[in-house]
Amino acid sequence: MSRTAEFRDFVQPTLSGPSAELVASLSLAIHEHRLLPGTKLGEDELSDIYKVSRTVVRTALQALSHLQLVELRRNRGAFVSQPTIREAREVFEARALLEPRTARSAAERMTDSALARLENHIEAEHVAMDAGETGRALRLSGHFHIEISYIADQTTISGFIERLVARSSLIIAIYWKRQSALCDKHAHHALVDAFRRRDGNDAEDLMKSHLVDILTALDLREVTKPAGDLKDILKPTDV
Amino acid sequence: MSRTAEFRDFVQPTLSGPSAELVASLSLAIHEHRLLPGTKLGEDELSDIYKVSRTVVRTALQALSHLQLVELRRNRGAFVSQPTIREAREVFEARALLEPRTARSAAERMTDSALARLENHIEAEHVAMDAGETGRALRLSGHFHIEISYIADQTTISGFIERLVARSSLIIAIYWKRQSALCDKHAHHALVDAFRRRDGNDAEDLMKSHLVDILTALDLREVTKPAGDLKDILKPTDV
DNA sequence: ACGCAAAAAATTGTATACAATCAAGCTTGG
DNA sequence: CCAAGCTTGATTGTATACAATTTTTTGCGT
Repeated sequence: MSRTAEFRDFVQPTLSGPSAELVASLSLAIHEHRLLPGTKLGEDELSDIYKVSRTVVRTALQALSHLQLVELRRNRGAFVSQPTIREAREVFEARALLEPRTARSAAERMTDSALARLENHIEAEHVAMDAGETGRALRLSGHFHIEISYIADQTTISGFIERLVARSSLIIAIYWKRQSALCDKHAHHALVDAFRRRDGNDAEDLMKSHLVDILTALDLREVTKPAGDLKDILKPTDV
Repeated sequence: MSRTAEFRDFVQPTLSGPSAELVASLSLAIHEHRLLPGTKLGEDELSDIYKVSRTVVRTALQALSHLQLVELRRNRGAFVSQPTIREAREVFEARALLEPRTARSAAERMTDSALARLENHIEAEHVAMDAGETGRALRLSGHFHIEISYIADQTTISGFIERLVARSSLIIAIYWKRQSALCDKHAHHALVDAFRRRDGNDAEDLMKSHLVDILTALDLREVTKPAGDLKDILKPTDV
């Protein structure tokens, strides 16, 4: 199974055909932080790389823009989205609203096979991490949350969480503090433990604090913009 | 201001240009129940009606499919979405998760001007209702919820609520019980009252029960499908 | 050298032509 | 008469050509 195919698991695939492949491939690259926020996605460029016409490239870029992974600027082109600090906070507020309750639902509906899937998922995270594939590890880490929402069996909410996790990946790419440990692996383990015990209360609480932990690991302080003119700041006297 | 322009108020317009007009026009028609679930939206047809090329029609239809107002079937065409009973339940579960808390936020952040806007909005609902424009009234009624989310000032969540309200409109088109009174106008008034008092607790509770009321006014009973073969059911003996 | 303006190049937006696919009706054999 | 298969028409999917816009380059004047 190709890694692109591996990734093509949206709640409801809006597209099919060649453009869907493109969406999957670009999504994967963005989630793994190979494509960074702000990167321009030129139509001819993608057209050359993937050997498809601009028509399907445009279809794919529009799909990505609806997922908010890509921003389209009219007559300017497509760019990997750069969520602002405000948007970052909003994304995690939304996640705080949706995911804890979803985790509770998942715990209540947990089956043995679903539990096994989650455990395999965590194992895959570790493997990727140990192999130094941080991009892949990061993507799997986000996907863990999506898997949980699948178990809760609320397609609509899963769709929202998918979007939020996707944007979170962009947010992490921009605002992650380098000093903070790259994801506590305990958190996901603790969640799986709660799931194993079918303990909805615990799952809800754990998810809640897990999200807070992620948010805390972000540096969302407003940057004081270089006010005024650079000439005033970089005076000749400094030389 | 044209009614089309009036409607073009998404949280974040993904498109601009001619296709955005189309999206707005079709969305409006769907929200006002002039276009009903299941209706086929042929590309040439729309192309003729709006005097634009199929390219922009396709762009618009793709946008609508991402909003889940339209379903694209490969090589078959675009159809106004027909949410299943299950999807209907999910939509209202999601709304129950998001909107009460959002109403609370709105109450806490309420300003005089925002309050005035909501009051005008309700007034417009009444005018439309009295004029017998039930489609328009229905759309305004849904938009009331969106306006509240704007006041809560959480763009991301507003985007979700927009989607949920849009799908709710489809759900109402399919599953509304004819016998139930067309929307209790009290509910929105009561909410505005709570907002006027800046009473977050009341707003949250009122929204919660308002959503339950709407759900209750739907007929979501499973239809027992005509099991087996028609030949067994329509025997010659019946003739 | 620097700044502004005009021209050229590159890029995106739209229209259209052609290919692929599907639906319906017709033909043919049983 | 009915069913299966083919043929035809209509519709969607894709590629490409052209138009509009933006960005870069170039050149001139100060």
